[in-house]
This record gives sequence, structure tokens and C-alpha cells, in this order.
Amino acid sequence: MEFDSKKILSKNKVSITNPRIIVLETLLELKKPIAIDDLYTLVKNNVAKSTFYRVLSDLKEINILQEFNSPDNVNIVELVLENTQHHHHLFCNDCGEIVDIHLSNDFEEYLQNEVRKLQQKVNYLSIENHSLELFGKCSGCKNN
Amino acid sequence: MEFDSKKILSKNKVSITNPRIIVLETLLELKKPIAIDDLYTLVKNNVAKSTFYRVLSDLKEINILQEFNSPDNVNIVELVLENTQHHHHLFCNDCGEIVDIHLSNDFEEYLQNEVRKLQQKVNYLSIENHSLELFGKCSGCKNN
DNA sequence: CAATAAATGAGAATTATTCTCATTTATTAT
DNA sequence: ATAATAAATGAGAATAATTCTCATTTATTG
Repeated sequence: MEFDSKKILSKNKVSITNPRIIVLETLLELKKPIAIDDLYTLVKNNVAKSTFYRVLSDLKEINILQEFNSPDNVNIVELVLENTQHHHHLFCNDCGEIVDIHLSNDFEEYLQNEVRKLQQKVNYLSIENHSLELFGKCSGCKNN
Repeated sequence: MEFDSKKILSKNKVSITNPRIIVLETLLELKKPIAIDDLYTLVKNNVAKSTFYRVLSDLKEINILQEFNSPDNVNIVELVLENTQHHHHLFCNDCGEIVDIHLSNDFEEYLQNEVRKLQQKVNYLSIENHSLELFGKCSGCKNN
């Protein structure tokens, strides 16, 4: 497979160790955001807690792991690989699930343009990035 | 003045106590987001730490305080009163300052519309709210 | 395969937040 | 205004997430 853990690690010039493989592989299988707490539960039998946090920090260092917070302030991580396209998140108010959301190119362009206008108006040197979160109910909870 | 702390508290049916007045007044003077840590530093001589956190939680309870995280995972609070208009935040990558950003009505409408389309397409019952963050440099740091 | 550098595991240390409970303060009904 | 009652506070203990320390193990390289 194109994105196995060892290739990812070597490509990013970090040494290939068991804890790194285990955490990365778990994230690769998940294919979606997960609470740090829950991720640790998945790997705790094979990775020491201190190492776990170190691995997370390593993955952030090489820019393939993004960290953010849910509305109720839970720390979440998500793998962002080269082939991951720009997206946003919907946080379900009911079950807490986090769903990746892809907005239309039209919208993303509109947003870029709005940002460009803002930069000129308010005279900020650079707005380099953005993040949009949506809050509501996921499809699983929509019938409650 | 229209928005003094005591009026705000009584309007929201919470009892008027010194710690609440002090924290609220500090936030009212600030008029912008602040790290919880920094806010505590401002009031620590007059409010016990446990009380401080309780007051924050009280203010969140009555929906006049919003909490969120900066990109480097620092907890931030911001007063959101009735007269506060919908806005977003720019996080300065250099100095960490957080600036309130008001986007055009056109953009907000476009966003609402995009969200509406998304709801139909993906079949989510409701997207109730959103939040947009911008990352870049504030005007103070733009010449570095 | 040996030498060296880097990573790990275990648990201690740190930090932010919540909890406990005796004391103080605010509210209300008179 | 005041007494009775309910609610909030302060101080520090408890908890939880994360980082740190350091002796041991593992990966890399030549």
C-alpha cells in the first residue's frame, strides 16, 4: 500500500521504531479524528504513556498530525498526509463524533477572496491559513 | 454605563458577589480575548483560584463567556454579550495575540448558503453554528 | 557487526482544573 | 433593617493530562 507507516516515517527522516509504527498504523486505520485519550486506550498495551506523548509530538513535528479541540474541550488528533485534501470538521452535539467535511471549491475560493480583501483593508501582512468548524448533529444522531 | 457588571449578573439571575464582579469587570475592560492564565494573573490578588474557575464556569453557564483554544493549545476566554456581534478570530503566529475579525455580510450569507447545501447533500439534520479561525500575523508583527 | 546516537519505559514532577468542607456572604421574607 | 436560609467563597487537597528524568534498550551507520 502506498501509505504504510514505515515509508511515511523514513520519508520524513525519523527513525523507524515500534511505538511510532503502532501509533501511526492505528491512525492510518482509523482514517478520522480521534480523542488523544481514546487513541491512547487503543495502543496502551504496546506503548508507554510517556512514549505515546512523545510519538504524538514527533508526528506533529513532521507535520503529519494535526491537533485541535472539540467544543467540550477534548483534545483531538488527526492524521494529515500529503494526499489528504483540505477539509473542515463537523462536531456532533449529541454523540461527540467528528466528521470530515469537504466544502465546494467555489466556497473555498470565495473564502480566499474574502481573506484577501480583509488583508488589504485591515493591513495584515499575511493570513496564511484558516480553519472552519461546524456544530450540529451527525447523520447517526439526526433522528433523535 | 449600559453594561456594568452588576446589571449583567442580575439580568442573568446569578447573585452579585465580589469575585464575579471582579472577573467580569476585568473582562469588560479588556474588550478582547485573553488566556485564562493571564486573566487569573490579573485577578489573583482578589479572587481565590478555585473561585476563579467557578466564576468562569458560572459565566459560561449564563452564556456570556465563550472558551476556545489558540493554535498552540492555550485556553482562551472571551466575553460575548448581547451587543457583541458575530465575529471570528485571527491568531498571530508571532506574538500570539488574538484579534476579533468581522467578515462581510456577503461572506456570512455565502457561508450560510454553503452550509444549507451541505445539509441537504449529506443529509445532516442540522448545522447549528460555525466558527472560523484565521492564522497569520497581526498588524503589530507584520514588519518582522 | 560494533560503535554511537537516538528512543524507550517507568515513574516522578508539573500544571491546569475540580473537589471538599468549614466559614463567609448574599438574598428574602418579615 | 434584620434574622433565617441558601448560596458562594477560600484554602488547600485531589485529579488528570502532559512533560521530564534517567537508566536501559533499540536503531542507524560505517
